[in-house]
Amino acid sequence: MFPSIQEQMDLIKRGASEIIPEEDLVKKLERSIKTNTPLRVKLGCDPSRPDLHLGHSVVLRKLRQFQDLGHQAILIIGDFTGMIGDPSGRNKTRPSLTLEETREFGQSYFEQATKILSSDRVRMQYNSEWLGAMSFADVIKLASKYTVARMLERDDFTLRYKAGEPISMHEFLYPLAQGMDSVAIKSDIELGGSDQKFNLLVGRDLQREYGQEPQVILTTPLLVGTDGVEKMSKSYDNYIGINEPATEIYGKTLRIPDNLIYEYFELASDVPNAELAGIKKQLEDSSVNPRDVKRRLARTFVTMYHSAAAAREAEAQFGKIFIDKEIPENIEEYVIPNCAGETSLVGLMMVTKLASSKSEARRLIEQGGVSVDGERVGDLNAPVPTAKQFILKVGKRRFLKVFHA
RNA sequence: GGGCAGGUAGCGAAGUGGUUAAACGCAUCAGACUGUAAAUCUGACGGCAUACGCCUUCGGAGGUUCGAAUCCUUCCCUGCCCA
Repeated sequence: MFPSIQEQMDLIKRGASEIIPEEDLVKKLERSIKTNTPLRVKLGCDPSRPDLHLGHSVVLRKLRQFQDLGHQAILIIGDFTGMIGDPSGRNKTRPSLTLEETREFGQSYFEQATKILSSDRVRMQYNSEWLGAMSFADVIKLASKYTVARMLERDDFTLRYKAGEPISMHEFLYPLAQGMDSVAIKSDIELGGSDQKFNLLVGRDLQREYGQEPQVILTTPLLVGTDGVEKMSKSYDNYIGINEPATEIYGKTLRIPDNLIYEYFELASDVPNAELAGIKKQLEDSSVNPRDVKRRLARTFVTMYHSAAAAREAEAQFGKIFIDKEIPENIEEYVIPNCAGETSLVGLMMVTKLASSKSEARRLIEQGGVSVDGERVGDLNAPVPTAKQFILKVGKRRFLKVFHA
């Protein structure tokens, strides 16, 4: 019922950055075949940022492959850590969540994840189930199993330590908590981004400490964000969300730097391996305008997360807006309340959030970034147009259809 | 507990009593050129005001001064060294 080892390994190794240790994976697969038992493949999820993007999709797609091979996917929602909140590291303002919020986000995460995962052979568990049940004595015992020196091996800690940046005590506990998740569910394999390597390895040690066979870890490369510099992340605002509207996914994809095209195909798309080589060639020998390859990438993403029809539509609309400079079909609408309300265009821009302040609105007008029905606005004091309805455009791609009540 | 060094706008980083709303770099935004790419160029980048200008900001609070990010007091936070 399971494919052969070779077949499985071929699929598993594709796009993986590290498998540690590979021999153990082979052994686990052999046993799985022999005993006809699926492997338990774990993926930990952070519920504090409930919007999944292409960066998350890389590892989720890897998990999907395990499902396709007949194995069991287990999503661990880190609600326990989410409730504590993590004020350290880069995310100084990460809020602590209430139990309700973590449940809500967990559910939302699950729904989004199943856009990529198959809905059978997947299980979701909240780690508060076992972490919340631990006493302080349990925690101390757990902490005694690891040393400070070993913790400081983690790259992130080393760097911060050397740079004289603060590291809070509880940060040392996070890898341990994550490792306990592996113990709790007796995972055979844990997946994660390559930045998770240390935490995943801790899971191996803890499983051993608790008398279990250590999990194999598999890391996937981190997807670079649309800015071409930082890893894709919501906090850098360089992401393409899988729940975003088709036109957004399409537009954002076309805005990525050219040198990211191949990587996105390789890591985030379902284009078969066989075609990847061809794409690489096209990009290298410039036989094709990179723009066209990028268009294909954009269509691929929209097809994956919406539909082929949506992809065609998004492409058509994109052409209309940016090549023919037309106005998109579906744009947000705003109705001006007929009583008082704003009488200046600047004020209107502010209430409709097209500008965050009047000064910014004025700046935008001054710099020629604002137009009404295609006519550039040159007057800082321009009143709200009297036309019953008009199109307000700010910058290259923010449109608003405004009506008078 | 003691000593030292720090906390400046989204980030990094100047500024140590008076054109300092605060240099510079990055990021961001707008415009030009493009393929809504890259590179480049121009401009903006606390708020209010058409504008003269006004108001709020340099960890928090209080004080000295005609005037403070800059001096004093106190509190909070971070790092390093010693215990």
